[in-house]
Amino acid sequence: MNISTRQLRAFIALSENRNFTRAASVCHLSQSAFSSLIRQLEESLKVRLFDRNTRNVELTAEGREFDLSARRVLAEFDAAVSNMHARAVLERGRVSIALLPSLAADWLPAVLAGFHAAHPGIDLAVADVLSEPCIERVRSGQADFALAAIRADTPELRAEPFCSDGFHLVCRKDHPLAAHPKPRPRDVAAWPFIHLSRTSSVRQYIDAATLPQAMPAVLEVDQLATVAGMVEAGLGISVVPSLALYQFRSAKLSIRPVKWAGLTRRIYLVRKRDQGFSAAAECFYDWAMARRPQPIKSA
Amino acid sequence: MNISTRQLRAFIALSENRNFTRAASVCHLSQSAFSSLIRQLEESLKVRLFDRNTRNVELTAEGREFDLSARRVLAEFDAAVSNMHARAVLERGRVSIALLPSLAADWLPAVLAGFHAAHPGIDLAVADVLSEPCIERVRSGQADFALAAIRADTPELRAEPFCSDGFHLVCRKDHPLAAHPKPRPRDVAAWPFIHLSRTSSVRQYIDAATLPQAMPAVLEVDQLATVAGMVEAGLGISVVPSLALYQFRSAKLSIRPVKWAGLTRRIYLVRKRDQGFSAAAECFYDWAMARRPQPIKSA
DNA sequence: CGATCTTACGGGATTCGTAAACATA
DNA sequence: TATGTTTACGAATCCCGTAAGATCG
Repeated sequence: MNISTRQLRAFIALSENRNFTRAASVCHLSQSAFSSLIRQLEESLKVRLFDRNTRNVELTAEGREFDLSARRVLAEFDAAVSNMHARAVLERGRVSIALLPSLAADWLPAVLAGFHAAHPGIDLAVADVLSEPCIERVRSGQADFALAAIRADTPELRAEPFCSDGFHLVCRKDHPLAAHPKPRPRDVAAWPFIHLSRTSSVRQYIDAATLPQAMPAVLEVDQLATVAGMVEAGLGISVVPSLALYQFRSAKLSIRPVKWAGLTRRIYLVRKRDQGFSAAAECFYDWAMARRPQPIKSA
Repeated sequence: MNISTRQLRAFIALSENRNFTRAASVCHLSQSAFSSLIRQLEESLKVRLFDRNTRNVELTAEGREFDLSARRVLAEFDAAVSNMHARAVLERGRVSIALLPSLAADWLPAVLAGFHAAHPGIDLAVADVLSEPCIERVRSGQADFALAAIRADTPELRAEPFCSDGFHLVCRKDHPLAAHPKPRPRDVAAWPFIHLSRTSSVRQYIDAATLPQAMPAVLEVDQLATVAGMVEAGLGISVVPSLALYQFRSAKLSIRPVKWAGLTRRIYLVRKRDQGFSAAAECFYDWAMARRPQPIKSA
């Protein structure tokens, strides 16, 4: 007792045509093959579906009942299949990524806009959170992959270098440091500093690079946009990732790269180790890799 | 691209077991046959449904999406199939019959009660109407078959003898006719007569059998039960079909058979000529034939 | 090295199409 | 007799199971 979808299609074709020969040609089958398809369906169901003589073919009561079910089943079935096909050809799908707020605010928008224009049917979900929650979202399956500052290589996760990010010193143009030819950590340490939260990767890089100096913290905030506002208001200076400079564009600010030892933030793409991407995720992965800020040699 | 229900079942088995070997045994297949079933499904859908390595099998994002659809489709499919099976084994179904009011009131109830007890899952629909509408219900497909007093043999319909029905004279016990040894039409014609409507088969038989006598009509009503009430009230007498005598049981009434020439009503079972019965209708047909009032020789 | 999925391949079942047989208006 | 369904049968295809191969932990 194995009923196939072709038998259902044959049944519906016959139900609509009420004629074996025509229905057979609709199904691209010889009339005899078609006939045995119907016969086998009736044997499987143990029910006569059509009253037929050489001149007339009509549904039985059971046939009419089955007609409703068969159409419903086939409609759902076809919907499911074409849904899959749509995903295969990227007409539909969903990509969920988690990435650092700095990337989300500066690099991502243009990349995402282009991707969405190229694949309007693909839904996109973005989580702009710090590295730890980024990784957690990948681990829990909420995100297809993450761009984070943690090289999360575990039995479960796999990381690959995505890009590296320098840092810039930002201060007001009327600040004494703006005129300094080449500020060193100790020069910067002389002034009030606007810090990010200790849990941010940026903060950790800066703390590490300026040791044994410690920047005098006037303020500790969570968002780079807030840092920008504070610096512009003259509350202090800061050192921020180059990828986030877009948020510091302002005529009042002086922005210069700093090349202190070790002060290069590496950003990794983190994904499940043994779980392939969906077609949509694969597509966005390729798109993002092709547009990453600046390639670095693979580790 | 031909996806079978077995592939859907295989998919769900693998989705639940996350292990080819176990899922294969659940499906009573060798592991290799099972593997190719899954591979072909993935090829048909052009989508990878499982992330698998030698140690682990997991659904992909597309796989999880398809899982929902596959379960829904299979559930509907199985429901449709078992619905048909239930009808085949008479656990379910529907029979619709049309029959004369006299049969519906007297003969049918016990027959129907027994049938319903034997096949509680089969729904029953009864139309107790005169012969013409009976036939019309069969023609229009509202009734599976009819028991009527018309031998409706047309290109569309087929009639077979079902039973024959005598007539009884009914009057009050204190009526002069009650003492008459053998009432003839002319004896009866001397008294007020309660008639049925001219469109009823009973009336037509009586009019034909009493020619050239005409019964003096005091009343013309539609229902035999009304005739019973009128006769019992002493408004007149009547001649009614023997099959409907149940409605005339009363200590006040005298009931005697009359054997006038031609006064035998033949009742036919009428069905579509080229349309088989549903399983349920076939079953009730057999049941009814086995319990018909009195068999007559087949024409 | 062991457990597990994939690939290769021969045999058997299924299904197809042609053509003849059959049924009905 | 003409039209249309069923049956018969050889051929192509599909599908299964055994067994060897590949892969990952």
